[in-house]
Amino acid sequence: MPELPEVEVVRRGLADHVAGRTIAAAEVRGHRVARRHVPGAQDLADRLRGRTLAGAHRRGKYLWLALADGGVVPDEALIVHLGMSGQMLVADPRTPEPRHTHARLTFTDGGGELRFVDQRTFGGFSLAELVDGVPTSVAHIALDPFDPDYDRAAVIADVKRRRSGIKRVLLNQAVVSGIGNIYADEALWRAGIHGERLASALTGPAIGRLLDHAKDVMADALEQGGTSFDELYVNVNGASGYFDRSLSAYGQEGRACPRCGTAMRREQFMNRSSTSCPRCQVRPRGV
DNA sequence: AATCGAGCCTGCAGGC
DNA sequence: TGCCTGCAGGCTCGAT
Repeated sequence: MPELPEVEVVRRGLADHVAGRTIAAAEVRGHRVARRHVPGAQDLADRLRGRTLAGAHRRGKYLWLALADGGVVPDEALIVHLGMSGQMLVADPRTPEPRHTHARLTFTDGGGELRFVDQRTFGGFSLAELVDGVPTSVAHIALDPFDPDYDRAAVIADVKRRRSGIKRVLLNQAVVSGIGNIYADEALWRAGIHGERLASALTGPAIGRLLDHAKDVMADALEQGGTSFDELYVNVNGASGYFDRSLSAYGQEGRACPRCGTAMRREQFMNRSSTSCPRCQVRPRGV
């Protein structure tokens, strides 16, 4: 699901509603949700109990809650990945639990509990040590374009050495993080580049413009609370964003290109759909 | 070393 | 009304 803007919406909700609170009890159900935590779900739950959530952080699509004991500087984090369908919901403990609730955290203040709901279970929880404020298991993820230390020139250089289609490179979270299928299609449309163009064959300035479009479209989406076509993509209160109304390419097969009026086409590419304008985004020859 | 594709899940829409 | 296929905001892993 959720790409950077949607994950950021969730992060802000967590910062507002759970930061500073202390976990009274944690319940982590089933193996899959904790599959990245080798000692298992029960061990993960046990390690969360009594800890204070010091803050909510994000890099790309990875979210983490820093864990502290009293006033000590946090040295560990609960990492949350939403996968394709994960939700973090703050809810009144008396309200009925949604289907596919895989984890629950209750707090010592007795207020709203935190629920992890995930229909497809591609998401999950794990624990990791914090080093310089970043969990060790997130360290291999590239900085996203909103990170103060994001190095645009370095990312351009990295993209340029990749001998693979530019869309695949945009989706590679080790090159630049946060971009998923929606915002890749939108950025490519804005830049007028077909996703199967070889990354290494693009000029540096063209790559720079494409990355800037990716950042801009994600910023636009964030202003509107993210993109949601259904109730799978919601903030911690269950509310949807409405950037879906502003999409130019993603999911727009058959509609007129907003720039030139040509009917948008859909192609299968890397096992997923890509929608683009046949006129503004010319498919490379020989691919 | 990189790059590619299949596989992991559940639910929904559309075609027959 | 089924039943079947295809598809969905992501990532990981094994084979080349």
